[in-house]
Amino acid sequence: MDVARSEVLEIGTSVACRSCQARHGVVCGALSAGQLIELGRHSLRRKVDAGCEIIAQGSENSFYSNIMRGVVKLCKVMPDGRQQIVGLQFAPDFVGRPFVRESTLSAEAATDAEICVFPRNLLERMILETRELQRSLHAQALIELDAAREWMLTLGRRTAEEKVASLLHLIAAHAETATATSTAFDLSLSRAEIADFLGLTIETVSRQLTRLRKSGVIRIENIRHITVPDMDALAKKISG
Amino acid sequence: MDVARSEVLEIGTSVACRSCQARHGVVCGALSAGQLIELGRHSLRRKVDAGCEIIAQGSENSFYSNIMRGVVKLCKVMPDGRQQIVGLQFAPDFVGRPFVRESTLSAEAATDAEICVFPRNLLERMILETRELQRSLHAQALIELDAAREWMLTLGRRTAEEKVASLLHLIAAHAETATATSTAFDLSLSRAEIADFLGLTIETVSRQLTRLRKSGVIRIENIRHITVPDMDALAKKISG
DNA sequence: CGACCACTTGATCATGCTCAACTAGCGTGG
DNA sequence: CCACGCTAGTTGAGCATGATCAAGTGGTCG
Repeated sequence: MDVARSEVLEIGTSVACRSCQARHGVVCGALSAGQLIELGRHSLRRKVDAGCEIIAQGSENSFYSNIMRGVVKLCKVMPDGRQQIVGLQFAPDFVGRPFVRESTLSAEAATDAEICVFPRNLLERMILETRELQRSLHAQALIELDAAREWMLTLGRRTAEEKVASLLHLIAAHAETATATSTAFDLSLSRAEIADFLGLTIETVSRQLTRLRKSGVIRIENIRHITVPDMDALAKKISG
Repeated sequence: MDVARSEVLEIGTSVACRSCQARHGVVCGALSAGQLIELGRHSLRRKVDAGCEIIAQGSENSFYSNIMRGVVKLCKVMPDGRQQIVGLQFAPDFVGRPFVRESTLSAEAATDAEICVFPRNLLERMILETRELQRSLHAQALIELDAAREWMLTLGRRTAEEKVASLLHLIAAHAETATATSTAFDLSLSRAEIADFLGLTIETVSRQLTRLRKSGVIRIENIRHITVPDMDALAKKISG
């Protein structure tokens, strides 16, 4: 396999910020014009290949980032190699854990992605200076907490079929290509990643996907592209 | 079964606050002397029996509370009755979800407990006024997020024995009665609650507890009291 | 003493795991 | 252009962990 690369696209500028899709996101939407210029001056736009590790578990946090494009997975691994994905983040989410020295999880690009990288010290200073930024990050933390707890219910109490349906529902909810009822989307995760997110094996994931296909709830256009003709039918598979 | 009751002990006063064990906790530790007096004036000390529901899933949040004594469990239930405990909170933790209308989970006293209840509007006003309180609640949210993600790893990837050992380790970590190596504690949860926390059945929980007992890792003094002679031996059971 | 409840233990079952073979897609090189 | 190998995914057979169903135990309270 190619080694996943990351490449600097440009030094950020306030000009770039103005047309940025994260301009009104969690971090940048909470900043004043002046702060935005300052942050932009010290930001880097990076392109990261799928599989590239953005933050390593146990490493020191020296930067934070906004996701500009693509999907980032948050992973925990055990000493013996067992792995659990504990969160998915989509553009324009913020990635990082302010004011904490060491990361307890790794962040890895699930798809090819672009991120906007902020230096640690600058962002932490701005959080201390800016009530609105603090409030905004607090709000994102609470949303992630709710999502984590919702997923705990999935991990602890749902069957394999319900788990797979839950994941498809989650990803479909972030897809743009939706008509009134039907939704089509790229599965941004491999079977192995889906398994690690759901606490299953790849074989079980594969079997449940074909089960959902045979029951007509999904169409597997190709290995990475799914169509859900009727979202309600999918939702029904989640809880019984 | 007796209906779980809750009973008002006293109207809070600044006098009570001064000797309160949550005085330096997440909420009260972030307030000025004046704010503390104001909050104390509008707070109620409530005694809640084990099993008493403090916040109902789907209900409107009209108050927040500090746990003064006892253990509170955060639960999610599915329409068909399947249930998952998504968090345990110990004194002097804060319970509630500021600025959110509807609770997505229920909070229930796992043991007899005492809580200090704040009116919603007052606390939300203080959060908006007080940077330090915002910061403090943000910090607790991040700690709970880490805990939730750690538990996702347990739910998704650990075996039944590892799950039970993880829970014992978690509760032991909050116990006071610890010598250099050995730890004794009250199990604040019933077997059914343990099962709901670990995504298992009560039978499996019971079997794994006797397994840990037979292997000498724990002593079951009585149904609700456990001794761990060697915490390291318990920790070894968690990851293999 | 008896009823009840929480828990334990046992026997059997089934969901999802393991191991293994097979298939499809895709890039590489002859 | 096709053969080849490699990777990712699918499918099948058998197995094991944990669930289910059922009986038994022990402590508590009236």
